[in-house]
Amino acid sequence: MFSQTVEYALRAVVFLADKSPAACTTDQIAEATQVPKPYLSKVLQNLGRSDIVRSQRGIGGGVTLVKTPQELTILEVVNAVEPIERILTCPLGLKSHGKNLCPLHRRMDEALASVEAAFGNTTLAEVLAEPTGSPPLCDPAKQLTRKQKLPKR
Amino acid sequence: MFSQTVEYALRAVVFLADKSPAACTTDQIAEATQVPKPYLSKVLQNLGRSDIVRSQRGIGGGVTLVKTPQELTILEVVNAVEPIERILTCPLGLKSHGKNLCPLHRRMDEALASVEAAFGNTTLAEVLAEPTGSPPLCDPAKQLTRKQKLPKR
DNA sequence: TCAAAATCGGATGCACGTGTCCACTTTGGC
DNA sequence: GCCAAAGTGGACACGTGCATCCGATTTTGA
Repeated sequence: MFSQTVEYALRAVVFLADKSPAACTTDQIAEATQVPKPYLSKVLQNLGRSDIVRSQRGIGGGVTLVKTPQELTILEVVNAVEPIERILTCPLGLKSHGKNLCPLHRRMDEALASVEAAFGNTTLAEVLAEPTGSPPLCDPAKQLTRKQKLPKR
Repeated sequence: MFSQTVEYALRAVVFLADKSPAACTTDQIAEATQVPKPYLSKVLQNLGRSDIVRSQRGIGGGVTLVKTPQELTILEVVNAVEPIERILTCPLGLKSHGKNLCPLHRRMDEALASVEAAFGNTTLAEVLAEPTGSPPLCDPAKQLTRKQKLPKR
């Protein structure tokens, strides 16, 4: 239902939000989130083009969130890598109803709307603050294995 | 979000439900639902293996629903061609929380659950009866262009 | 018994998601 | 100024979803 790319993008962003506002390297993110490094770099490039993250080359560089975890929703991340396309007109193409969807597609669009709502109402900060006792990414052991890098400016 | 195959399967099943309990040929369904005939036949074969439809070869044959539209839910059709996989264990693989999902995957699973609920609560009969004035498949012109076939037995 | 109607199954082609690799560029510190 | 660290971009490989085609098989009715 959700693509690997969406899964990877969300893991990376959650990790970045947890370290925010520090910058993290692709290597650090890949190791902590268990995403293949070369592919993760592609995903992060995508997130950069959508202005979700900003990346800095060179020594001491890395990736940071553009917004704060309080401002960034899961939906924004998902839409950056694989937009949720609501059903606005009947896929059958006939314009006999204008904006009226047939019952089938109305149901399908309602399902999409519920996903959109669930993701749109959740900020990264809320994900991190979830009172569940579980750390954000399921791997408490990895949380402290590396020294965190602080942002340069 | 939803694959073409799911879309095609649902169109076909809605059409069959509308004609139920009559049998329809792949040609009839393909024309009315605007699904490429060769591919539709593959989709219908899949639905047959999942016991959603039953097919009959030879003259006067075709495809019929196994259940009545009152008994068949959208979810059953979707799960037959592309199962909705709930997130039961953390995709990160570490078993440090047992059945506890991390906050991120809990949210994702909630989104999946809402889709499952929306589809599971809707029968084909309800789709057909939707008080919207719109015919089931958006193409009222095609509804009566062919003589319906009645089931043999 | 034969021909037509209809599905079944396999082979094929194409595009895209996923994943990898490498050469290049940028950047900071020595 | 040079070197190492880090992201960028392009090329490539592989599997799968989507789609098509064709021959084989089943079934009915004349």
